[in-house]
Amino acid sequence: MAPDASILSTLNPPQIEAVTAADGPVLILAGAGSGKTRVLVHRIAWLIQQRQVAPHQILAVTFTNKAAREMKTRIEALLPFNLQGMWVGTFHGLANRLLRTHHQQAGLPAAFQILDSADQLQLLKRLVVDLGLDPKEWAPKQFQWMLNEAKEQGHRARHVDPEVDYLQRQFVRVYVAYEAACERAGMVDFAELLLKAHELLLENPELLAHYQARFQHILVDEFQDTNKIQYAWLRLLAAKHQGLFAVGDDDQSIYGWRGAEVENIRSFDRTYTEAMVVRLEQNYRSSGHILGLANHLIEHNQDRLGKALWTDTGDGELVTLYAAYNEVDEARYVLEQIQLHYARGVCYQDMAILYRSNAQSRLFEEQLLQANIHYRVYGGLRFFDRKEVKDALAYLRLLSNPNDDAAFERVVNRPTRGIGAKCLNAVKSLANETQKTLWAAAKVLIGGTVLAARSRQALSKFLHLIETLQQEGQALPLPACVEYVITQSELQRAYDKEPPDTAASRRENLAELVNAAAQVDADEGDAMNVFLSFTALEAGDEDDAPKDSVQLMSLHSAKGLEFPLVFITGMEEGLFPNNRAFDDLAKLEEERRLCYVGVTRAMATLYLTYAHARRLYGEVKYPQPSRFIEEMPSQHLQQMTDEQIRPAVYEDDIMLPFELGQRVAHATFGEGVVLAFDAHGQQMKAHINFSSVGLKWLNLEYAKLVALS
DNA sequence: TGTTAATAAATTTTT
DNA sequence: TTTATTAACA
Repeated sequence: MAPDASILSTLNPPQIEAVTAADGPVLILAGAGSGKTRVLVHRIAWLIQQRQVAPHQILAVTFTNKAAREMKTRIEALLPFNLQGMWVGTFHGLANRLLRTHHQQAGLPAAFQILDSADQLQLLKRLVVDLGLDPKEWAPKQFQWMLNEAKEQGHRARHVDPEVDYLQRQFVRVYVAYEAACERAGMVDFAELLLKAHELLLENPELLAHYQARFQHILVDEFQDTNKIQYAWLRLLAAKHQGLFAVGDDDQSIYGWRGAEVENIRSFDRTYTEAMVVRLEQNYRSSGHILGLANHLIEHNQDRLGKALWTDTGDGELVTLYAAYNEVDEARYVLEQIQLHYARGVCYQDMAILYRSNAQSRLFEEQLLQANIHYRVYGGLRFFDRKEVKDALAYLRLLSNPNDDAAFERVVNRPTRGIGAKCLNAVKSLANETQKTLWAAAKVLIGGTVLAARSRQALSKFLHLIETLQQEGQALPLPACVEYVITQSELQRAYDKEPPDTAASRRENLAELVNAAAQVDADEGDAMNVFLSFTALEAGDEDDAPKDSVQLMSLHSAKGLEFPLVFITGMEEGLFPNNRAFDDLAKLEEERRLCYVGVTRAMATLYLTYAHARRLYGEVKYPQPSRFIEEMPSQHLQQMTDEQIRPAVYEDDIMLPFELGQRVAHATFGEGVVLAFDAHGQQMKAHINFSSVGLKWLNLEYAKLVALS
């Protein structure tokens, strides 16, 4: 057997074309379930084995740590080589690596800390107040959003035009103050990692030349999700060899709202005119009906590169559509079907309930709980985001870098040690006045007389504690140091006031943190900094007892996963597509892609459900079925009309005076069509589209409507 | 300084 | 309706 046979023998013709493509720019349009990871992994194996490319000449980039890990393991399984020098990681992980290695050229301290979104928001809150802005009027959230968007676009504060409007002017002030604070404290947020890594290469030609020469092959996963700066970084690195191998699917671009530019993938063959484009359209996941439905749905998008999935495994089952009375009935129905399929031999873990917004999970959870069925809700708190874990990490960050303001503020009075708001405000305002970090300002204050003696004492004790821990911790191996810091900080004292079970769980999580520290590879540089980066960049998934449990998650989190049985719930106008997408075609198309992603998660069985009435924010809404349902061809669908007796709609059961879609006449507005109902207590309103005046909400108590045939 | 009452906000989240 | 955040209070 030829050596390449093992690498290529399991692939279909387009996959082989992709894997064996020439060195130049390549774009692989990989439809859902078409084996894109397989192509990436085999491409790398083929490069190494057939083209004699050295592992260290390869760079492979993903978005999630999970994807990076999976790629690494699969390559290792395929090749008996030592893959040491190969760079496989997330955009953020690789940027972090570059910045740690070349921190001097990047203008960063060796122990720079990574700010997560919560730290970032906290800092912005402080800065907004410091700048004399009322956080009520100038929401720090808003600035956070603007800040990250600007950075994703590659814009520094100096690139933002303050003259656009008043908000923009304030934003520039905040941005400038934020950048200064981060620089003083040696803190870098997620977007900053990418932006700085890009600038590092741009501003250091010899460094750039080095990496450009080194990385002959750059492979990118989920290319449709790259933002401007990520793509710029890739193009820059690939400028010499042009060995860009991008894999993605424009139809699965669902993160436009986070800065992802679908345009990157859409215009790839215009950016690189010599690029080779390969389409992977054979699907190995779903049955024919599911794929047919998905294909027709996505056809309704104007803006796409175009692709049609097919399978040779047959039609399979029809997709079931269920119209529920209300959201309770919807959950009840889903549970019923789950039990039915379980009885037929489908494991719970092979079933997924998908929804547009996380709040929808509650009803399903209640049903499953009642039925005593295990379930797992995705998208909860990351392990490293837990309060107690973040507290402990803040201490560690302070040891590594006392100037880390975010960490300082978090733990200066946790557990309480008599450093109240007044004392802390004094530190903050001095820091603000003198443009120093909180640590430096605190140092000054304990030597002066501004503070009351008691506060000065308390603050001084805290600074001493950190310094002592710093010195003594240095002598210890990392896990022992973490443990030492946890005990010496007396953090548990703060938790012991909480209910006993939470206190106990916090204790366990802190023990788990020590465990996590023990896993760190100490040989790559400073163990503490490696660990701290890790906790910022990795989710720290808790793979708790893998019980057989039903999977609950948002449609977004479902991307990349597959399940034999899938429920897509809440298929209603306003919910899915979300009402905020109504007036924007681009957003609406992204919603449709999200639906496409959901549909293509299903392997054998797919249910779509919607409710005629839904309680949302305490109000009962009467939404229309999602337009996406109408866009699905009926030959793939079966309507499920459950004739059993069902629970009453709601206690305050409301009779609808008209059918939806009923033509009605109004004395002044003329003729129109009833589109929706909305009830506020006893008052019922109807949304009517009049041919003369357009859309109107009318209160049925007063409006005299006459039904027309 | 910790608890309570009022008030506002409520897509989606790979890092 | 639920949830989080903030202001007022004992």
